[in-house]
Amino acid sequence: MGLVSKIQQLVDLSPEGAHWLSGNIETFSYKKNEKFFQAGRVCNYLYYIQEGMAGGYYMSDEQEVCNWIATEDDFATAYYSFISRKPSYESIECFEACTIQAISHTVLNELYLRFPETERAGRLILEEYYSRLEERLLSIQFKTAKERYTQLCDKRPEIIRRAPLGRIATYLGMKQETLSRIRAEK
Amino acid sequence: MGLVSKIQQLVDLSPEGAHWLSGNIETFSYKKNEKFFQAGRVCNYLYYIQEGMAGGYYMSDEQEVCNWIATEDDFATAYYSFISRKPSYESIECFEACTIQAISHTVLNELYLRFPETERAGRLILEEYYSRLEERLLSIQFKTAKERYTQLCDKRPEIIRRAPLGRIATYLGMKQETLSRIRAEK
DNA sequence: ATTACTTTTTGACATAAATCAAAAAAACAG
DNA sequence: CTGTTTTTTTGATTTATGTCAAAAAGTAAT
Repeated sequence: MGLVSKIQQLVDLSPEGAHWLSGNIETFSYKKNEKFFQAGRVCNYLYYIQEGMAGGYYMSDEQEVCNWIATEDDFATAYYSFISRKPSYESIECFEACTIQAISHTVLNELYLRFPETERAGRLILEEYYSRLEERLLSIQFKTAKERYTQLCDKRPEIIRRAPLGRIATYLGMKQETLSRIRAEK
Repeated sequence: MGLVSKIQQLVDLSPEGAHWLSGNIETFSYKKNEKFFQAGRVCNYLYYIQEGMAGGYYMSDEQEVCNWIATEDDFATAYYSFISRKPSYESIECFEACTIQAISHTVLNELYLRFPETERAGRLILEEYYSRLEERLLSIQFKTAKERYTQLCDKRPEIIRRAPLGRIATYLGMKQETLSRIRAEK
């Protein structure tokens, strides 16, 4: 699986377009715990995880809060910064060694110009992020900590298996101690 | 102030474009407590409040939760449904008698075709919604109920003055009783 | 294998806000 | 204006989760 196929899932992309895009993809490798994007900058790449797991986090009251976790075949970008061209408040860190494919903002715009049928991609990705953010808000507002953990176990067990518990806790909107207690009950 | 000026604040709109748009705006009047959009449908209009106050709300665990409040010169749309073309989970209700201007999804798309320089409008509005949603999540997650109320008083005093307290409470992510107690302290 | 450091778990206690119930005030209808 | 309904406030109690502290387990470095 790769970034080209991922984009093909979103929009029609001709063989010619796929070929053009392939030639413009950059590939990076990162070690566990490496941060490949730092808050405060504008995010210039649409990152995609080919191998590994990564998470986005921001600082709040001097603690790191994980706000998304991505694994193979997911986008892994400070997306709002990417599209708005504003400095990002979030950083991205690898929870495991990662192989990342990326296309730059410039390349993506050129893709849109050369192959206009792809222009919806940006909007569709933003919709996905919006939808996820909304779900997160509802979850944190109306579900108990235990319900949130259970839901994550059901929907994304690979996160429970592979991500650090401290990250999972803040991702779920709870403290580490609370997560520990919930896990002790199962 | 009107919908045309509002859009002009977002994107360049030529006099010709402004004129074309003006001719395609629909105007509606609603009474206090009237719901001009119901959850379950796809939202086909970009609504704009010329006069009055309205809020969007959704049902959660059999209670109505207000998730945005708009007043004069604000958009007042189930926006995610508007752009994604998916049925909306939220309804829109007038807290006061309202005068609403609206353009349909079809008209907006035609605007983009006729005046391509306006095409960013949809994305910019979505970014604004995204940004607000994110702020809301951070606020509910990390601020106390009192802090949230105080911030609303500072930033949008017209809401405190004009919206029903029950709506303000759920908008701020707290129960009515809690809001009452906070207010009693000031 | 040992030591140092980090992460997770556990125990005790505190607290912000919810829940339940009802009183008081405000709004609405005739 | 009166009676009814709705909204807001108030009082008492409960609860989910945070906070503080330390023990236990896991990881990394040598």
